[in-house]
Amino acid sequence: MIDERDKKILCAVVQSYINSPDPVGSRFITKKYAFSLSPATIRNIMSDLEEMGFLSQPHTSAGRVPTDKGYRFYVDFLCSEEYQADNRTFVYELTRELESIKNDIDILLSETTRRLSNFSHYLGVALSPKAGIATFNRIKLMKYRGNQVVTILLTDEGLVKNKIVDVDFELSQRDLNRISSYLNSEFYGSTLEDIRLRIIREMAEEKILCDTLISRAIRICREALSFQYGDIFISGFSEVLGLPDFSDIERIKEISKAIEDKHLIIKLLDKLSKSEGIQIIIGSENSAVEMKKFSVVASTYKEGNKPIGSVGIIGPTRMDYSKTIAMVDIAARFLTGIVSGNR
Amino acid sequence: MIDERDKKILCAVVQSYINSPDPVGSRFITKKYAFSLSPATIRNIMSDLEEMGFLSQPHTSAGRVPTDKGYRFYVDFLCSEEYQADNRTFVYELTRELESIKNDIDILLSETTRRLSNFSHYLGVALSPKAGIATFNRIKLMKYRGNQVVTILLTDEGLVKNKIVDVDFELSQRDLNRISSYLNSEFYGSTLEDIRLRIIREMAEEKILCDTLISRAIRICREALSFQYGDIFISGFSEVLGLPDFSDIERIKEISKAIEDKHLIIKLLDKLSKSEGIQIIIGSENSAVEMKKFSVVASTYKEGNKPIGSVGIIGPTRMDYSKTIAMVDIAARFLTGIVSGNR
DNA sequence: TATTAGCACTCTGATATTGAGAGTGCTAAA
DNA sequence: TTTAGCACTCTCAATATCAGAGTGCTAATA
Repeated sequence: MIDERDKKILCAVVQSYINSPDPVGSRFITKKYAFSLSPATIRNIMSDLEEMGFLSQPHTSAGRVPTDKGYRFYVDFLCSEEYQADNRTFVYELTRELESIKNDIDILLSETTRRLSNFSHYLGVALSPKAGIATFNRIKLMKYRGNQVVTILLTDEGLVKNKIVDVDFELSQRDLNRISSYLNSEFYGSTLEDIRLRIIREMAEEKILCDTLISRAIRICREALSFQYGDIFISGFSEVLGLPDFSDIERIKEISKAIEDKHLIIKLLDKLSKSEGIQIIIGSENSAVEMKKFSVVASTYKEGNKPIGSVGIIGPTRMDYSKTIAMVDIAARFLTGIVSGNR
Repeated sequence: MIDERDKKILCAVVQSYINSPDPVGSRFITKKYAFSLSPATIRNIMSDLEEMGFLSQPHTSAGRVPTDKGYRFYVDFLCSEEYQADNRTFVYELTRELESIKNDIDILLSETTRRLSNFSHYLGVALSPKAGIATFNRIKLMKYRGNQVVTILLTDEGLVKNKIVDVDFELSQRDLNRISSYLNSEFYGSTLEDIRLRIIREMAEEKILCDTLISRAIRICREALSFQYGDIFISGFSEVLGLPDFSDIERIKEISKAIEDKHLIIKLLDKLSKSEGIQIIIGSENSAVEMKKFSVVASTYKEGNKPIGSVGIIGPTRMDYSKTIAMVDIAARFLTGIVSGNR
């Protein structure tokens, strides 16, 4: 088993590797940390830790490097401790500079991720509020250029979605008003996802659609709901290029491929958002192959008590977890505050 | 002066360098192109071309590489010729797959740039319609959660912009309707830029604002107009990573820095959109330092006869100009068709 | 029994050396 | 004006060398 002393040494190794990306040797540990042990002893312990899978050697006669399991141990250990990094400037920037854009969630998120990446030097990511669980507030239809209708959909959470819909039948603004008041009374208080499902169901049971007004209402509403459900914001690519972890071209291609496929990251964040609090995934713990060399720290922001979106940081497994966790936590709380304060 | 034969050899050099990124030597030219001249003669000519600034040598005893001036000559020559690459699949993809999203200009542009980058292996870029020159069609105001107002602004061009505005005074929906009908009659047919200027002017002359209704109308309208004016779409970063031109890390940092600063590219495209037709900027011809190692091929798409946005390709100076020009042209015509057909 | 000093061994990474290959410029001949 | 011939230059890849850092093992020590 791993005893107290081993733990401390493991953490020391992880920490100094995080600090600078050179494999750490036994002598270095004795010098940097006051364990009052000789290098030889440290070597023995490190050898044990390697056997247990926490450390590995890039080659014989190099120092040790943490494995993903090693990082995992370190992070779990961290979380059981009090940590406090100095994030005052970060908090300050978020609150001072972004408070004013609270009404535009997209800009808010993109600015937040930008600051996350600026301060962390990793990728900042955020998932916009999930439209599916948003609550229908009202829909407004406006006649527009020829046979087009502009639909405007409001939710209780502050989402405003508009869509231009082509209709193949003649409709007056009065018809549209009737249609929208039908939809408003019919759907008020439902979630968009429920509405979507209900529409699909009702369209299947074609008989109901005999009533032209209702039929048209449903068709327009379906279009109005057909926007992209989860939008993702990623920023900081040029930040990660500066990291020593991305000094060779293959790694760069890897991460750019991972970013490219936004769908992948949306899915990932979405999965993480199912759980409460800060979620951490380290390297190979990722289910997607593309992400197996990166770590993800993510949390959710809420409207009231309902988690509506995610925010996080993606970086190399050799990541300053302590700082990263703190920053993601701050960002999540900040967003929650803004979004919830908007009612 | 440069005679006909020199021209042909220059073009041959540029072409084979574009074809593969090795400095091209005299022997190679004699073999690949049927000039019925010996390598020695070619050498003399190439030496002349170097003196004239069209070619350069990476080092003594390497082949020649085109300078930016060389590319420029080649491109100008190209443009005077008939060229026709096979872009049928590209055209097909654009028309078949994107016709259906004609009502959502943002998605349309992002999908178009994606395809541009897929087919060209360079960066695809597009500038969304300039809101400034768009024509005010109508504004709609809706009361929303407490003291908020949702503004929806429509333009003749199919732009729909919404904004949540905090108001610090009590307003009924009836008040809002009055305000919007005031704004609608006041601004109908003006461009958004004119409206913006007028609002600034009127707010400066405070006396006019004695009338509370008008004063509030103006304030709300100002907010409604305060969205981001030019949005840019860039895609294909992982495409360029595959190019031999970006096989070293410094080049990658350069281009990622250039992309990072979207503002820069917006300005660039905006400037290019002042002229008619396909615009080509090669390397050092760029005014911005960050872009001096890249080439830009851009055109505008129009609504009717009015250019409203830009589309283009950014890549290394060693670019397949012929193909690129054709693709940008196709994309611009395609977008023009969609946008203009929407009325 | 746990720790440590000593030492041989291993692997990396920087530096220097070499030689083939490709291409040039120049000169003199056609 | 064009071309053959040739000496010269530069790159790039392969190879050798060597200091430095770190390990593992053994035997001595507390």
